[in-house]
Amino acid sequence: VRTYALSPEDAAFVESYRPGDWPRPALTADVAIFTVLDADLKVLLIRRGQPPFRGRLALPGGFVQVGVQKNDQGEDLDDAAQRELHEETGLPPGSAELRQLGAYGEPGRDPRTRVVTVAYIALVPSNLAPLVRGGDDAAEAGWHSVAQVDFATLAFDHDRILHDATSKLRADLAQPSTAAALVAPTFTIPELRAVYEAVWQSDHDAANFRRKFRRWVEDGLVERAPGHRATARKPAAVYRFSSK
Amino acid sequence: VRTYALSPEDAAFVESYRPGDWPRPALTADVAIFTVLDADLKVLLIRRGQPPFRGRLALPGGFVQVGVQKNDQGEDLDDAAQRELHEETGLPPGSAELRQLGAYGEPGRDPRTRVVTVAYIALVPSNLAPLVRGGDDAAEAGWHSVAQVDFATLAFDHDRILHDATSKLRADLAQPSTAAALVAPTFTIPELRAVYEAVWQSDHDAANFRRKFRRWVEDGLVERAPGHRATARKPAAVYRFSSK
DNA sequence: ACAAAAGTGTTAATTTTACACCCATGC
DNA sequence: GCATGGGTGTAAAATTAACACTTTTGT
Repeated sequence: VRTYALSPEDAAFVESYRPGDWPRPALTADVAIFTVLDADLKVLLIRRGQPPFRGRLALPGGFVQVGVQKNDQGEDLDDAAQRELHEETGLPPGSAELRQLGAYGEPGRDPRTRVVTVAYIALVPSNLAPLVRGGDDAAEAGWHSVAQVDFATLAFDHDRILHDATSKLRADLAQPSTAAALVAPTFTIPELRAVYEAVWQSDHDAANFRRKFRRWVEDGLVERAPGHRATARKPAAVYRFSSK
Repeated sequence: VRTYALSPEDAAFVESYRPGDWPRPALTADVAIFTVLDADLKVLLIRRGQPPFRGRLALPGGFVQVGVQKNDQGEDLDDAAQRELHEETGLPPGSAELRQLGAYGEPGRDPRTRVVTVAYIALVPSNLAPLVRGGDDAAEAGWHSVAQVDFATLAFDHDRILHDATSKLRADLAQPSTAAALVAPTFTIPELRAVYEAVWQSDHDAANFRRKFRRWVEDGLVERAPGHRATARKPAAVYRFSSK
């Protein structure tokens, strides 16, 4: 909660201020929760149990707790998104990275009343993806392959939000830190490459990817971790992102 | 205004829906209006005439017109920003490009009540910058060199918003379309380079910039315009961005 | 031994970066 | 003519891209 050193004039003004009764919008936080599972980019969608759009798939989201008093103005947007993420996945807070996507406030986007939604992107590390449960509320939540989602049938304007979210995710992946948020704490080079291929939906030359990765190691961005992976034919070396 | 083909169930539900009285936040649109003037990146700031933060500099902004009825939900966020831009600069609508920056809703960021601000970036072409008037409301508006703004004294959390806006502007400049929005309709290569140097606050090698520019011409992104510029010692060739 | 995936090497094409230098014009 | 800034040329370094090849393991 931000506080200011108010001038005496401002303090008096704020004290005497009474919220006017201009119409105000409802405020929600929706989250596009991504992960990479089975070398495929997935997004968590819920099936709506209540109208409007009952039965349709939608991004998880909910109302932001708002207070209008000076001293208790309610919950931060980021916290609301974090809460939504926790409620829908059961993952402990802090286990996924959240980034704001933007605000969606077009009139009519919710048929009931004016709603402004602040959309977020959440990145769930691959190793935690299988742990997500159905979600607290009755609505069933599950991973859906982004490539196979029928955008036209999503509730509200979630087609646009999901489209924007995947675009931003792809762009953000240019930063290694984005990939870091999607892989397990320790990973092999081929596993990391699979993240890129899943998000970009295109193959990456293994040798060239390796070269890029080598630079990250030289820059101290990533480092060897002990052990080898047991699964593959030839065991791959294990790495982890350095703790900055 | 977006409309949906609602199912009968949804239509009935929406009809019977009455807005609950959970607390709702106030909603504003603030705009970081940028231009390049005298080879320097400028931002339009107003001096607040009313508390809170009377006398402090702030980004122009105002309340978004909100309706809570089903059929009249009020004004789009983009339109509110456009309106604010027009009111503060006097420029005809459409003469500057608007891009959403993001939502700012931290509790306490406005000492009066909970306010969610959707921040925008506006790009004013260099040739129009000298035309902006003081602004409609009494508050005086004027161009300020971004490099010389004292962020610590800005009103509200506008220090953070302006910081984020300049960061995004710099990143967006990687796209030629961003530079296109900041230069006059016709321009010389050195003039365009000045835009980059102003935004990045660093010199660009003229020869290398020229080479990059040459590629844009080959890609049909930009084309020769008739005439030469009369000002400089040696008259520079004039170009314009192709109309896509 | 052999298939499959990890890992290495080589080379061309392209882009980036850093300079040296020529050229046209207003004064 | 000459200073100034527009415009051209060159070359090393770094990155990107494509592809052939070797190595190591479980079965």
